[in-house]
Amino acid sequence: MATEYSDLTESKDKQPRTARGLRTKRKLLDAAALEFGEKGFHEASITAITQRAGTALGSFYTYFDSKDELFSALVRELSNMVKERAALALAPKQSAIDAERSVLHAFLEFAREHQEIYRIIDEAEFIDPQSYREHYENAAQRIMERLAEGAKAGELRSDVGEIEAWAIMGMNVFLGMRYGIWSEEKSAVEIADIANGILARGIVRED
Amino acid sequence: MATEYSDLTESKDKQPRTARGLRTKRKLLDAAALEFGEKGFHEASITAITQRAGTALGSFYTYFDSKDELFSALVRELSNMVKERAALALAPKQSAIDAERSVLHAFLEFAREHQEIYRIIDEAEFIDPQSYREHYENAAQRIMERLAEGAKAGELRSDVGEIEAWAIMGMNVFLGMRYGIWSEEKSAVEIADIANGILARGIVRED
DNA sequence: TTGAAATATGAATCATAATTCAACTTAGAA
DNA sequence: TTCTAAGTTGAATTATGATTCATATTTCAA
Repeated sequence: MATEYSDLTESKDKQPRTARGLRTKRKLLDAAALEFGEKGFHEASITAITQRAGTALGSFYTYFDSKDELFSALVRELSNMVKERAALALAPKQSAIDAERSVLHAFLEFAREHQEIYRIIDEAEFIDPQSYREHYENAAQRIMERLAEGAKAGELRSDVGEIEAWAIMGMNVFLGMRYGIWSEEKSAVEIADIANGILARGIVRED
Repeated sequence: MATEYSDLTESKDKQPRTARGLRTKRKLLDAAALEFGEKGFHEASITAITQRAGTALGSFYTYFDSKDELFSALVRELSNMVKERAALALAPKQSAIDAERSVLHAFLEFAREHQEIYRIIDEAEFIDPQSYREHYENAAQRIMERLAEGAKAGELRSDVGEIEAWAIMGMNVFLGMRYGIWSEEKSAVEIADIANGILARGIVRED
C-alpha cells in the first residue's frame, strides 16, 4: 500500500493547492488531535473539531472524505512522530542494552508530554486496525534491527529475534500507560533503569 | 466500589427473579460477547444482539439500563474469566520463573481460543475505562504477589516489585496480540519459553 | 488587472440506532 | 386453580451528528 505522495494525510484529490489550504488542513489536524485525545473517536464531533480549528463545518470536507479518514491520517502522522522521537533518543556508540534504555526513557517522556497521542494510537486498534498494526509492526521491526546489531557486536545473545522485540515493545507500552499516562509518581529514569535491568540480568537472584 | 451482590452484572434492580429471566439474561450476555467481539462496541447494535440471543428488542431493557451498561457487565465477567484461567495454570511447587512461564502459556492459549475476549477487554479502555484499569491493576497485583513469593523463597532478586510486574504484564499482552490474535505461526510453548528466557537470563550474551 | 480554480460557509438533509412503552404472555406462590 | 409479579414483544419515538450542497469569498497564474 505504498503511496506515491509524500504527505501522509493524502487522499486522492483533496490535497490543498494553496498556502491557505495547507494552513487550514493543518489547523484541522491539530484540532482533531486535541479533540480525539480528550474525547475519543466517537464522542468527538466534526463540529467541535472545526470549532476548535476556527473553520466552518463544511471546510472539513474540503480536506477529508470522512471522520474516519481524518482519524487515519492523524494516526499515521502521530505514528511517525513517535518513530522520530525514538530515533532521536539513539545516541551513537551506545551499547545495545543502553540503547533500549534510552528508547524507553524517551518513550516515557514523550507519553507524558503527549498523552493524547498515546490514546489516539491505542484507539486506532478499533477505528483503523490497519494503521494500528502497521504502527506496531514497524516499531517491532526497528527494535529487532537494534537487537540484531547488538547480537552481531557480540553484546547480546545470538538468538535474540522477533519474539524478544515484541516482548520489549509490550513492556514499554504498558510501562508508558501505567507510569506515563495513569500517574507520574515515578521518574522516567527509575522506570527505564528497572525495566532495563530485566533485559540486562533477568529477575532471577544472582549470588 | 464493592458491591453487595454476587452477580457481577448486577444493576440496582434489574436482576432476574425467575429461572426464565436468568436464562434470558445469560443469552443476552453470550450474544453480546460474540457481537462486540466481531464488530466492536459501536458497530454492534442492540438489535443484532437480541436477534442473536433470540429475544425481542425490548427484553434487553428488562436486564440492562443501556448498551454501555451491558458492555461494562460483560467486561467484568470476562476479566474474571481471564483471572480464573491464569489461576488454574498455576501448578503447586513450581519455581517462580516456571510459574510465569505457565501463566503466559495459558494466556496465549486462552487468547487464541477466545479472541473476542481479548478484543472486548482492550476496547474497554475507551468504553469503560474504570473496568479496564481495574482489570490490569488486579492482574498486575497478582503478578506482583507471585514475584514477592519468589523473592521470599530466595529465587528472585529481592528488589523485584511493581514495575517488574507491569513489564511482565505488558510483555504477555503484546505477545498475546501478536502471536495469539494476529497469527498463530508459532507455538504457545515456544513463545512462552523465549519470553521466559528474558526473565530468567535477560538478553545479554553470557560466556 | 482579471477570471477561473480553490477555498470557505453553515443551514438543511439524512441515516442510524438507542430507548420507550403499552399491550400481551408466562411463571410460580398461595 | 387463581392471581399477581415477572417477563416478553416490536412498533413508534427520539436524539444525535455525519455529510451534502448551493452560495459567497479569496487566491494567484497569466
